[in-house]
Amino acid sequence: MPRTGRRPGTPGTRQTILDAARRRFATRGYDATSLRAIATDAEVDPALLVHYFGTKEALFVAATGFPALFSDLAARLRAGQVEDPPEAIVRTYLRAVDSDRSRNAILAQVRSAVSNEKAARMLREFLTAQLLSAVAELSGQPDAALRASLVAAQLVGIAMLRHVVRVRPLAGASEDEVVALVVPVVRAYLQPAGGPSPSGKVPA
Amino acid sequence: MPRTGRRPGTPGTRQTILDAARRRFATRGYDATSLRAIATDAEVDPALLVHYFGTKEALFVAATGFPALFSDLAARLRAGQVEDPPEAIVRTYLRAVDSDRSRNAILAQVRSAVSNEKAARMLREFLTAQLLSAVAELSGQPDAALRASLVAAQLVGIAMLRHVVRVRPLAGASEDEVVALVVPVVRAYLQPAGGPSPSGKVPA
DNA sequence: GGTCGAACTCAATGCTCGTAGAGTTCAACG
DNA sequence: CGTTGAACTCTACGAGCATTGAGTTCGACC
Repeated sequence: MPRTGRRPGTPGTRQTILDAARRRFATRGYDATSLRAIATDAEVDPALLVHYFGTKEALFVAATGFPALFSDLAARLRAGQVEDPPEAIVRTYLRAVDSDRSRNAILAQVRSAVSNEKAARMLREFLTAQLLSAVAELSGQPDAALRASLVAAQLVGIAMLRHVVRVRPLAGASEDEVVALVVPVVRAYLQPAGGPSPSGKVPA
Repeated sequence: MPRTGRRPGTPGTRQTILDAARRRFATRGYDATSLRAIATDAEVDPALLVHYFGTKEALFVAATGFPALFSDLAARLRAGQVEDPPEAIVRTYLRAVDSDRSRNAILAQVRSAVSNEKAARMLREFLTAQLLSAVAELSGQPDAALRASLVAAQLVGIAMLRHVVRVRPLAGASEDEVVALVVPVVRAYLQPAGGPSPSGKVPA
């Protein structure tokens, strides 16, 4: 009966730890998540997490690094390769929040930003450097940056009410229902200067 | 040199404790705030908080109970006494978030909801019972409730990016700048059925 | 001016936490 | 088959936590 020392077989342990960490950080945030809880989920000794990652903070970064999804979108927006930016933004975001891995990473970031200054800085830097600047370029208006951050506010708010506070009926709405209502709003925010609704696509 | 026992003079201590608690809960959230930290701020022994409020949870409720502001607004909305609901909603909200006492109460609720299930329930119940139902009544549409929760998402998101993550330029924008951009969006969400923008007030 | 309860503090209990260090077991390569 | 290093666990440290209970000091009323 082996109790200590290296285990026989292939060691997928590192990945198991990352998955457990992402889940835990996603449901309770950085401060409220203990290494011990993650270790229990991964069926491993807490000291092993330290062995692999050094500190709790390093584990957080390793587990919740933002998925490539958004950087891709930002790059394509900048390159002008996106046909309908508002719809692409909303859909990419909602879809990310529906895939298991991305949802956990995003929720972990949002939850942690709220009670931990370092996590808040990570999220802020990601938002401003990666996303907002690309979105802002879409609008030629002088207040473009402010408009872009209001778009971000709408999306972050949706994540909050949908997955954290779980307010109905937003929590249970389908992707398409949300897209139908939110895309026109994003479109309005990002509309280039020069008059309302060039194609009459404002929400009824 | 008095070190223990009752202090001479008027005891404003209870209020001091509530203020300190509101500030602390607002900046770090429920879980990450310790009774000891609040006690230190209030220059008081931690046991005194227990003496007054019984438990940390009861202190949280006492310190962060939602300001009357919103219930008033909801009542007036229901009574049809508000001339321009979208503007009233946005302005009331932004103004609440700018007054010291309300901001701390709101931020404490939002921050805490994120890592504490009980706090999340408090916030959810407040939002749905007090606010969303009143807002939803404004729109005659079948998806009124979903539209109302998207309005709430926009506002909660603004609080998050403005005060928690502090994303620029939203964090530094004036009330009027934000109102100018957000009111039309709220108007679009709440517009009664029957065609886009009856008065051409969609954002440029 | 005595008493009584409210306002306070001290010290301690029993918990959980992040991290350190030393030790054990196995796989891979010579 | 021996060695080496990675993969793992045990035990323990020092700190911080919420809460308790017993004790001290004061204001207010008789």
